[in-house]
Amino acid sequence: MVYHLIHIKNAAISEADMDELEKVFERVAEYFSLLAEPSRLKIMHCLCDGERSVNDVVASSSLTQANASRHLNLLYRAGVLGRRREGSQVFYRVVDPNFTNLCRTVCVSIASREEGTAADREGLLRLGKDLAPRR
Amino acid sequence: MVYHLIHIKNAAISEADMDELEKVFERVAEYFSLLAEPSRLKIMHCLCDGERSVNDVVASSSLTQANASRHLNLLYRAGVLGRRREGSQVFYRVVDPNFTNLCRTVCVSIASREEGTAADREGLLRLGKDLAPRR
DNA sequence: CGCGCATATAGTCAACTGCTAATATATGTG
DNA sequence: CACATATATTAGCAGTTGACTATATGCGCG
Repeated sequence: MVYHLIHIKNAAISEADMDELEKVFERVAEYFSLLAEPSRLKIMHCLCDGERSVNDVVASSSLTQANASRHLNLLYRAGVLGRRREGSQVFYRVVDPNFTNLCRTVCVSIASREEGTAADREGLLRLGKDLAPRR
Repeated sequence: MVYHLIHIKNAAISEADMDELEKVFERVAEYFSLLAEPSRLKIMHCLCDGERSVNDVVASSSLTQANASRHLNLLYRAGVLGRRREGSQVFYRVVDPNFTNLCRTVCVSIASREEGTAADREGLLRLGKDLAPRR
């Protein structure tokens, strides 16, 4: 009766515990929200094999500079990305490996589902598990 | 240069491939969106150890009946939940185990982070990995 | 300092999403 | 059929979020 997503020790759930749970779910939802935007997924796609400058990201994604900057900052403040300034450039990198893994897991599962339905271009989209994010 | 979240086979990326990637990211974002709402996480919390009627969900979450119904339907149409009618009641269950796992993984990781910072009520929130969703 | 490039921020608008209240549909019962 | 219970749907509102344009800041260089 109390064994769900999150296992609660005590048999009886107090008010405080419910609040605690409520908070956890809010934080979890926020975490998933970060992944719930195509633009940010594109950014992860660019960053997950190594450090990139903002311009690199802009170049290899279809994002505006302003847009890329905003999303990069968002992910940075959320603790997903790290940041390094070098001269006039700023380099971002993934620092939360869970994030990349989550991302990859779902991307791959969706991609393979897609692959089945769409005109099958034999294995265009594949698992990229050979490359763990560099740090 | 082409090894990212999703590994693309060909060295050169065609227009079509970019579109394909774009679509995948959109679908992935949608998938994560499902998890990016506290209300839906509550529902998963109720459902992940077995089948429940709408009323059960309403009773054990703090959701309105209308609200619960809406979210349940959403998750059903998204293929995450299954549905069974029995008399006047409708029972929902999780049919996408990945979903629960994803959910649990992040919930637990966030909860344990929380646990560290908040007034530590020694292990109130724990990993619930002992119970795989029933089906 | 003044200029150019790289990045960040602000303001505005449009689209989306969730919540609520009210109502509709469905099923079971007498 | 009338009525009660269970679930679904609808319309409207409010809050949030993302994209865009323009502008600001930071840094290197002459």
